[in-house]
Amino acid sequence: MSKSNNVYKDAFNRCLRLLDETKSLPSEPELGTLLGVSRTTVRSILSRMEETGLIAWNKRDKTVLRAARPEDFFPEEETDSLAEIIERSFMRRLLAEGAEAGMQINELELAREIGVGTTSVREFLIRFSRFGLIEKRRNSHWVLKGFTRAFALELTEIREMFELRSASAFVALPDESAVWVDLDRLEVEHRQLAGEIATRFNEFSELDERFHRLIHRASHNRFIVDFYDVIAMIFHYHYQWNKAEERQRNEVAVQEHLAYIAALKSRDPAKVDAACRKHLKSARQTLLSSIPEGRQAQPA
Amino acid sequence: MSKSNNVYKDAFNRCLRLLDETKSLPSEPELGTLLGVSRTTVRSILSRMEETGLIAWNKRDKTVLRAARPEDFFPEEETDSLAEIIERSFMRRLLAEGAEAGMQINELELAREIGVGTTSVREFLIRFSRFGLIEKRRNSHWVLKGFTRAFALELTEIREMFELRSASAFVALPDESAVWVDLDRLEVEHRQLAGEIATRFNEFSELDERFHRLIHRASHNRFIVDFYDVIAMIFHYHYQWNKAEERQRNEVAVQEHLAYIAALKSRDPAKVDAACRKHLKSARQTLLSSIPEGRQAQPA
DNA sequence: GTAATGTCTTTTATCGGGAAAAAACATTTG
DNA sequence: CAAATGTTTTTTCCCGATAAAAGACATTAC
Repeated sequence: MSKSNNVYKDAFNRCLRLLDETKSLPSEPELGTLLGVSRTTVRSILSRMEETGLIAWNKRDKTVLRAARPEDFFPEEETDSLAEIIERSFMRRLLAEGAEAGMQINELELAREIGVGTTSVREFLIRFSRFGLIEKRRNSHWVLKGFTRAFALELTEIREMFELRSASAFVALPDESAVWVDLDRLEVEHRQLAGEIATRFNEFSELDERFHRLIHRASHNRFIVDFYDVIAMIFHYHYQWNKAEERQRNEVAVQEHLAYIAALKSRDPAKVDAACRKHLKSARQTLLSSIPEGRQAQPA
Repeated sequence: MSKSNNVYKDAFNRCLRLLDETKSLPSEPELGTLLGVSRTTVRSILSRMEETGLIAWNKRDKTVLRAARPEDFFPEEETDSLAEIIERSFMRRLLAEGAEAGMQINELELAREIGVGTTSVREFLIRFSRFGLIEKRRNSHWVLKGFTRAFALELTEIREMFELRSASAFVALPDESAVWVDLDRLEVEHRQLAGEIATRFNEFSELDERFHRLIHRASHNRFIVDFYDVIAMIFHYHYQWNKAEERQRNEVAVQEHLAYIAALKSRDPAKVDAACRKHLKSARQTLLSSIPEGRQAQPA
């Protein structure tokens, strides 16, 4: 069992959803582009769809025979990549009680616990190390630095530097730039969400990320753009385990975003700076207030 | 052949140099700390030293019998870690002619060329990716983004933000802080180097790195401190293949450092800001001027 | 003749295994 | 009895192998 076929399964499921919309499927290369996989995988999908009677497949002709039924889909948990599985398990451990700073991380133990090979765990830890939460001792174990107050402060310090710079680069973009269209669309989505905040507050995270990534991209600096991965990861996992006050928090944030968007559209650097600072300040407060007091770095 | 014993060989060589200084070696744990290896490795070293007649070893007694001879040392090339070997080979390719942006990177080909397993190459590429020079296509190859003018500009932009911030944090440190002692020591070393710049100009790189790392550490921010790894890597390799004007370049930089150090010691934020900006500006110029014109990003 | 399909080759993702190195445990010695 | 040495266990590092997935080449169809 050397490699799971999650790419195939996930693409198969996504392809099933396409069946509802059309009477026949497009060409193999076209399907590949649509699903983001190679023709090899497309052909595996088509083979199975033919076998299970979903389509009739003869060369260029791929006629849809019936609609997809729930049992046609592969189970959701089989469509996750190994990297995602490891990341989730690891983050659960990290944010769970008892994950104190200074603690050792054991590759073999992690691998056994998750039920995967050591190579995958090693690769995950190397990738994860850029988030600044773990550190490698050469020829030896990894050390957990911990999700501490210090970490949150260091993270937000950089975030604020980068976002202020990106925001001022944003207003300097020419009128023809596509960002203004993107910004308008985001503004509409924000207004819609604001109107139904009582029921849809949990959709804010995704909108938040798209909004901030748009601004960061204006920096045209790969280090700034890449740094948002750190922020996104922290927010994603941290808030999964910290639902307190979520609704109210997001309600405030949506309004701050709208003010921020208005400032950007005004093209007035001073207004942008003020709106950006205000939002970042409350974002920092939210993050800091959610860090448990006991979760402090241990002396070495 | 699953793992080379370079840790042992390197520690053995370093331990040989200790023999000249003493009549007998310290305890095993002490030696371990000194050499930065485990007792297991220390005991392997002692065993070989006993076998080759370098020492008489009986429990706590480790008497030096003779001085180390050149043939006692393991060859230098056997003491490098696999990661170092891969990094060197990769950087040679990267900075060599013909490494255009957009080019694909093939793990298997790299592994075969260097003569190592694919796992090690993969791990190296993952670690290396944080430098922003390569990017992964999921389930597929890596793409070389290239050492372009854009890269240099993005890198220096961040560097300047981080260093200015670190420098202003530096002057705010209390008199009792150990950094002032470190700074004094670095100033002395700079003066010595300035006096003998004609012959020792190639020693500047190492001093440069220590100086800037000291400043960056004052930020007390792991992301800023870690970012210096990117800068150090670029400078290290780039200047290995770009010796033009090296002497004059370093002579200027030493003087700028001395002015910068004086500004830091004055504790005057305005002076520090000016000296820092001046040095960073010329550092940027140096880097930019050494990028070949033809080395531009290809349109996707 | 371009763009699809059919077939074959190469590369990536992942595992298990084994030597090197670290770490833990047991025993001895000053 | 604390700190060393002796012994055993565990973990890290790295390779080779293999299925999944991508990619390249050959052939066919419009």
